[in-house]
Amino acid sequence: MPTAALDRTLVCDLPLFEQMDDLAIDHVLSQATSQRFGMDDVVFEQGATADRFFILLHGRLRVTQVTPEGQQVVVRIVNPGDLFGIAKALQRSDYPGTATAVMESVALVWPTSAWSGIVHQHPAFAANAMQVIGGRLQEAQSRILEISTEIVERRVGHAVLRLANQSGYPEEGGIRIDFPISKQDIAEMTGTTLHTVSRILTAWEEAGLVSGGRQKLLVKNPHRLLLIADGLEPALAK
Amino acid sequence: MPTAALDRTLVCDLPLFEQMDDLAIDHVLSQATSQRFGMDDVVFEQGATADRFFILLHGRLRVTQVTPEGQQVVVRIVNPGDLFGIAKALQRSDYPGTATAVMESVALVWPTSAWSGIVHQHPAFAANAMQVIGGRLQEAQSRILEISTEIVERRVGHAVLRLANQSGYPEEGGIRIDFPISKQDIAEMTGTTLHTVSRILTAWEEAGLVSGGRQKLLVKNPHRLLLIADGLEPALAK
DNA sequence: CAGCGTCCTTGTTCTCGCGCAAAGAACAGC
DNA sequence: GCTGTTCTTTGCGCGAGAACAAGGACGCTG
Repeated sequence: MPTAALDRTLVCDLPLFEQMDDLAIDHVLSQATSQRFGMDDVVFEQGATADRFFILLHGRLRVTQVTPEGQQVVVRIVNPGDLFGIAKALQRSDYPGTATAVMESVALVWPTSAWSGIVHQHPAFAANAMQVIGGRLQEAQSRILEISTEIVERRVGHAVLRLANQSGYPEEGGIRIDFPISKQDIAEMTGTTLHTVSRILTAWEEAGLVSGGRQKLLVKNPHRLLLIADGLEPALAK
Repeated sequence: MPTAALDRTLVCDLPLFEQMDDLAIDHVLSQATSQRFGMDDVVFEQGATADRFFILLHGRLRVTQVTPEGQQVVVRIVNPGDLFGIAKALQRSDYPGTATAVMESVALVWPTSAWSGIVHQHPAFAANAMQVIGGRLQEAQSRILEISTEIVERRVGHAVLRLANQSGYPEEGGIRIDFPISKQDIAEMTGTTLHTVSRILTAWEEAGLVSGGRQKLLVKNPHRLLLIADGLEPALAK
């Protein structure tokens, strides 16, 4: 159910549309529709033909991958303003992961077939998209560095801080991760198990660093958490 | 020592220059010089200002990152035809890693300042570069998947197979990794230790899957190695 | 408010692979 | 050929964290 017309003001502040004139933005937008996703709705599924790409306007998504053996990992969290589902730019015809809404969300949708045209007709967009993908590569590489060199507690620290930075909003007493996230999710982001994450967060909670609840997380002391994540302060767990 | 003039035939077959007309290629090339690097020469260093970017014409490079604690990991191997040192596309002003020649190498060199101009003036180049970076993101993400879900032996298997695919050439009896690579390097590619890699390769050697030597590696049975890497056949080590 | 499903905690056991140590090969230079 | 350096092999003990196991708490539904 496409909206009648998409307004340029929806997107013109996004880094993705920087340096583009109104006419160009309108042209790109004219090929899009918008779509709503409810909690737990699947936006696209791993292995399915990548026939659409998206920009998230509102809400949050979790992108996961499963191994042939059924092990799951969380690839990333999609925040408002993020481009996602761009299999075309990754040289693939299918989606490498599954995207699920973790809260009510709204996204702009393009057919994948529009990608090439947009990239070739709007060099500024291509340059911006490259920046975005580059930033993602950056992040993927620092995750590799973390997973291969750091002990679990520090990895969890980095993951929590990243969540706070990208998806947190300030609240009295700390930074609230403003969407439902389970310990299982955090485990899948850090390559460990639910059990270990639970133990670590319990230890942190006792030290007053964070405060949790069922699918809730409040970072109370990001500074000390950063020290732990960077190995400048000894681990607390067990 | 720049060569007098760079010939278009050096690069016109690279995927990076696909769909570009001769004039455009000449224009891009006119801003480049070429440079030779001897074994163990450092092309650029982690943290240094990213004032140049490169395309490797001949040879191999190893790109590494070190953590603040001095732990090292191998980010990737650069093969002929690869673009590297493009910090600009990753939204950085410094190099995130160190590139070292592992054999005699030759690269084309551009000043980083030329990047923006090239990307904006040649949409086809921008699109190709995006593909390249996308492919790299792809690879980074599958490494994350591997590191977080697979046991060491399988990770080493994947790493060796990737080397064979990207940097191997057929020889009687198997696929030769055609540059000097140490067990330490493999350990740093898979997030493990030199010792563990040595044990695993010894076990494989006894089973006739590979055949090694000082900084040498020959993959004799890629099929069975793939089965092990994919967990379809039980691990051999110890 | 009873009942059920999901998510979370906490204890115990077990194991992979890292840390440490030391000796053995291959190569480079003199 | 000798010697030093770098790369590699191999043995042993230990510890982080996974696997297994059993409850407990929260929130939704009827």
